[in-house]
Amino acid sequence: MTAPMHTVGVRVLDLPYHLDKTYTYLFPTEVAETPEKGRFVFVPFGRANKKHPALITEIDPPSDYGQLKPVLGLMNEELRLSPNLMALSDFVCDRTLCTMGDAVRRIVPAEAFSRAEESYSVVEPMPDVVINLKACAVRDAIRLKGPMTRSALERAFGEEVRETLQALTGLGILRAETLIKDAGSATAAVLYPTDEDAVVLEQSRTPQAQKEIYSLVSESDGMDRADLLAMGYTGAQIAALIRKGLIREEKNEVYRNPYADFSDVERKDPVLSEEQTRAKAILYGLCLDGKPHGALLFGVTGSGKTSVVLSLCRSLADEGKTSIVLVPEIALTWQSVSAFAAVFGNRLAVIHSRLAGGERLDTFRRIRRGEVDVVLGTRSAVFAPIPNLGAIVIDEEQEHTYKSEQSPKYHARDVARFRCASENALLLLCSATPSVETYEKAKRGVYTLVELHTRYGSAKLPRVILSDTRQNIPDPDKTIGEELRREIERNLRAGEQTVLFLNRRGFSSYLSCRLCGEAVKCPHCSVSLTYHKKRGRSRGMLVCHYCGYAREVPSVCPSCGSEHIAFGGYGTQKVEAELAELFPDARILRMDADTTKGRFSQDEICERFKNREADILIGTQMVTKGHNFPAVTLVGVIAADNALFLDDYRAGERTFSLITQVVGRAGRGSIPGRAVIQTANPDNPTVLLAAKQDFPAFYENEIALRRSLAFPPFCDLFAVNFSGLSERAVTALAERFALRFSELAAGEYADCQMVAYGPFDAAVYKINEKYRMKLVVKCRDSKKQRALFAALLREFGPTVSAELTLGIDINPTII
DNA sequence: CATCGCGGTGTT
DNA sequence: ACACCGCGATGT
Repeated sequence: MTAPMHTVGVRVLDLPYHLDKTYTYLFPTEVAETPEKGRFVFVPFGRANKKHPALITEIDPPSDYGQLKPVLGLMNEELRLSPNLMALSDFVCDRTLCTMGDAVRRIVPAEAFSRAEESYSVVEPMPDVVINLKACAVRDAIRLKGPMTRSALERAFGEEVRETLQALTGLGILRAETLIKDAGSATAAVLYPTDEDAVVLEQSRTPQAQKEIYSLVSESDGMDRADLLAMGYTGAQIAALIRKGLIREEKNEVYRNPYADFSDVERKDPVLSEEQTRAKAILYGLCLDGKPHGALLFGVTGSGKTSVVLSLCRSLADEGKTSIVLVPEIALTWQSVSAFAAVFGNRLAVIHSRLAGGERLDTFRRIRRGEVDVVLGTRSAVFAPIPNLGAIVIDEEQEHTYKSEQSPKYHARDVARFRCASENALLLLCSATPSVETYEKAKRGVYTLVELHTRYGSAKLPRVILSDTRQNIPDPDKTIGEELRREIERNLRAGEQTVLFLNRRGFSSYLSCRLCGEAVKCPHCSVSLTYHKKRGRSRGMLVCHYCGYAREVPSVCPSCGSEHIAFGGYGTQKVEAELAELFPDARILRMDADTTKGRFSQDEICERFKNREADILIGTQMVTKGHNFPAVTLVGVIAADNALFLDDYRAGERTFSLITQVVGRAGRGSIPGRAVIQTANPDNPTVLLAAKQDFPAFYENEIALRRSLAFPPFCDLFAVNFSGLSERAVTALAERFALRFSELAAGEYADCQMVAYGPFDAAVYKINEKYRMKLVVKCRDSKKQRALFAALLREFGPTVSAELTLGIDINPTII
């Protein structure tokens, strides 16, 4: 008696949201004896039976579906998701309203998935049917060469061969099989000595080169073939030795790792101060009791939070536990990586979006194989499939870059909290200016609050000067006021370094007409173009910061033809130019997105500034993160209120954090620092409290405001985004959606408390020819609340397309 | 009377 | 998303 064939419940990846559910497939014994949850397979889907990757989520599920299709094949065992990671993908799907495919692809990089391809062979005996000339040619080619893959056939016969193949398969002349190709790995040829006696080499006829190669190989424990070639030896010489049986060649897998150089840096364990030791002891204690915990490491800038984190991860690693450390993208520099490499050597993995495909794949493998103790990376690293998780650390936890803007629209903090809860690990949030949500939890005792008060080397916080730009900068064309100018001058005379911060790049932020008042706009977006000066070119370009469009600077107003057009607003380039004029002898460096396009150019600029190749560093947010410049005694904030009046409830929080971080850059060495904050609102409480570095007072203000206006953490915001090429279609979709929403909100979901705003035009109405509208719903995030939006997404799913899209973002960074 | 173009439908 | 079906309009 044969056992009945198994069936499996799978989630098919790459399906649109409204189709993303569990499907049942047969699991033929040719594929494997027994199916396992968490394994990836290929399944045929849809009328065309297109091969999709899928994840097994159930074994032998109940199904009354009539004609089940069979699973085509299994992917590599190495990709299998552990129960923890399965739960993680479920969590992400549920919380962010994304598809299983979107969630799974955060955990498994695209490069790691196997590829499936059809392989065709001829059926013997051949059925007696008439076929055309082309079909004959295809069949004969396969009969001659044996089984051929679809891509090989397409190369030989062109892409149209697909129809012929389908016809031939239908007629029973060809048989199609699914071939699964696993992701490859890089190999290096390594040479080893054999046991063979090397006396033959003693013969004087043996070429000198072979003798040298043999001694090099036999003295090393494995010599890279590439190294020998680099030394000038030839492949023929190596081949000769292999032929003589004196050395043998092995292909060894090598990891593609751009950070491999760091594993050689001098190893040193972090040395902690008394206060840091105490903090670490508390945090380490939270890791040891086998229960999940959350903690906030709240320490002023320069109090050495990183040392505490390094030491904590070191101790965990000694216990066989692993850690994930998240940092904001701009803080992931050569400096910060080398600090971790000094402690963890090659047991460190680094993950960020600029890794090449092969590097990402090999990093994934190292992590899965248990070869790393610490993963350091940007927000996506929170999904690292690392075993034995002991802690997830989020540095600068208030940073908005921890919220993903693409599907799945997750917040790394929420994902980390879930992982820590289900894997009994410590969630450690670090900041000098925590988010209001986090500090509220710490005050309520949900998170253990651990504080660091002392600055490194007991440096004092800088003296802060608030400079009123309304009095100090009468000329609207200038950016540096009297007080800031005086302080910079003083610093130059004393030979000390200055850092200036402005959160806007380019030269002028717009070009506008004095007559008709119009600013020159991007033809594809509803924003003004920013003027960028080009090196070496007298006239610069107008650039769109949203879509990248660039054009020459017009000499007359494009809308009315008047010649009276002038630049307005300013960015880092203009400050740089003004500095050069004010201080002709000063050496100035600029660091912003325009000067750091290369892979390591940010590190280069930092290094040069650190080596005192410049007196002044002007830049955007990049200058505020993580770098330690001991010789900087003055920092200047060109315009503190730039972000203050944005249409966003988090504007205050961002401004406070930014000012605090910039101010913290000054006076890390022995000389006390100064900070000049230029603002048009010197009486604004946020600016005042930031100048005093009084976070608790700022928090009290802010939480009161949030409570009275019912903003997070007292509610959640669901933003529904509509976008499309046709303005009318977008409006119609938004209105139809809003109507259905209010019907459901008043009916089936009447017990959910909600307030809806909109639909209204997005702040930037058009980006890249796409019109954008929003519907914002203020409510409390709950299972039922999400079910309402999930139902709407499924209902509207079939109406969207490439030209008209719809998406939901829960607690977006910008409303 | 064949063929192009579309709206509607269903995916195990 | 994507391919399929069936329908009507067009052209021979």
